[in-house]
Amino acid sequence: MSNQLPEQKTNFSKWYTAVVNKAGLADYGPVKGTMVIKPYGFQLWENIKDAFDLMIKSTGHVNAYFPLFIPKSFLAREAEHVEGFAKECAIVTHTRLKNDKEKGVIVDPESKLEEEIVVRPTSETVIWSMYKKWVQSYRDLPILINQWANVVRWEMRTRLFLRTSEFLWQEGHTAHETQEEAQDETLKILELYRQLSENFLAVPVYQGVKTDSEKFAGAEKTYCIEAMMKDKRALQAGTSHNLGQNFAKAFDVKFQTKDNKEEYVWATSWGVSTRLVGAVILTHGDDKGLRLPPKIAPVQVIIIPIAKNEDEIKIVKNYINSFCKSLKELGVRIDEDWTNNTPGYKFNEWEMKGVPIRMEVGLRDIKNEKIVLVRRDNGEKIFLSKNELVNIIPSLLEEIQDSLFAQAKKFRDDNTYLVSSYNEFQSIIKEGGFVRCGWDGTTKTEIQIKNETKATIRCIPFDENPIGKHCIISDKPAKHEVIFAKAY
RNA sequence: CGGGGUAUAGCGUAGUCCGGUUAACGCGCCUGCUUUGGGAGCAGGAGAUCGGGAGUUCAAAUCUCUCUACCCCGACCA
Repeated sequence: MSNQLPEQKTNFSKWYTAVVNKAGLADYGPVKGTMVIKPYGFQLWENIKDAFDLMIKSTGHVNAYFPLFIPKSFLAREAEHVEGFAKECAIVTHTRLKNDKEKGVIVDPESKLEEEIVVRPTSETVIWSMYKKWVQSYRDLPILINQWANVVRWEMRTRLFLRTSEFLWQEGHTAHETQEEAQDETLKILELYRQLSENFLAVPVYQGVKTDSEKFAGAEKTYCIEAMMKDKRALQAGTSHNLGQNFAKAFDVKFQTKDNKEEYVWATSWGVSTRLVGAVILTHGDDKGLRLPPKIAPVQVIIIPIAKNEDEIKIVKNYINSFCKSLKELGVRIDEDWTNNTPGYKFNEWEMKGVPIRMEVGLRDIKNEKIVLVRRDNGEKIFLSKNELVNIIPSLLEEIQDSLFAQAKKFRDDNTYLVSSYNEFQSIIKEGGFVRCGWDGTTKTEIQIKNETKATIRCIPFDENPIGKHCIISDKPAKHEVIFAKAY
């Protein structure tokens, strides 16, 4: 009983920390704010990564790798950009250690660098310094490069997967001939993010544009997908930026057009991070632990053998072997738990780990040529005969995938409110949830609402309908309909 | 960066006020036997320079000073 989780409803943040730990996803690293992603958590990330990698490759993108280290001066090239990251950079100032008789190992002051090096908080600057070399004519465009990498943003308050000082992500950096092309790319990627989130993570999202005060430093427009977590707070799950010509101008990247004119290149950048793992946990988890969508679950089916002695173990093993291989051939990720723990212990353990289907196999089932399955998404017990397995398991996995999405979507929709009075706005934000309402489009009201309620504009959704609406706080005619929420 | 707190075995704690045997307990871990359809039982065992340093004392986990690290709460953030 000592292994139980804190109750989700009353103690959400403790629940989160405990489930990450007990499910074996991650651990704290020795430097504050760093995270060790353990094998089970990393497999989950890899499955997400592989799914997205396939998507971008099938849309003509290629992977490359750019350096971790950036000359300090690069960041300063783009004024907004440097301002956005100035407060959270790790900086390399020296290159050597030496032994000191009194203090032990110290930084060798002799090794101080002429120009300090910044550990990348994002790679626009290094990448555009290279694009300058690579681009001369329109024939060199477009460049559709992505990289899978780690980045560092020094953070005060951190939480595993959601906010750590170092995290893993992909960052796409594209260069185009025209503004339209860059805009198309920005939106194309946003759509891929929606597909990744909804079809693989089973996390429903709103797509929209960030307001000026929430957009990426250095971007013309930032588009995003926003999801609702189980505590009714918003999580930004991915961003896609139209960078205009800002970085091309900062790094002087020009090309010759077909009619022999010189023009600056148009750019985009876009990223999703290991934060997506956090989104999965916070969207689907319950009081028993994780609930993983089958498409990204490291283990889709866990077999719990039930046997009292050596003889029974042999019989059960044979029985499992008689069907296990054919399931694996179908591509089902199936695993068996032969540890010496009791069945009850294993049930709880694998529920904690969020495995979509549990299979119980004991003498009782063997006698009847039956199998017992238990669904993690709703706890339903299913009895079926052995020869049905190959047909049922794949479709059951799909059903669980859909069910998790449907549950999450219902939860989000039930907690999204169309609101027209500020009083109502305040009470909903206090209770938690998304508020859709009119906004007059000024930064002033946006900030005022943030100060008074802690809610921020998550996005201006694509399906907004501002006509006839009034600003929730100034009562002026609404310029946009927006989604407000407290955010991670 | 401001306010508050904590530091004792892998984890969670007791002991500290009022100094005095071999530093205790739960979980976990190791060995063996018995178990196994919702977190098994018994027996044995390993594991701690009590955060670091200095001081007071016959004697320090306990008192004093100091350093360090971490946690919680307020301003920034994928």
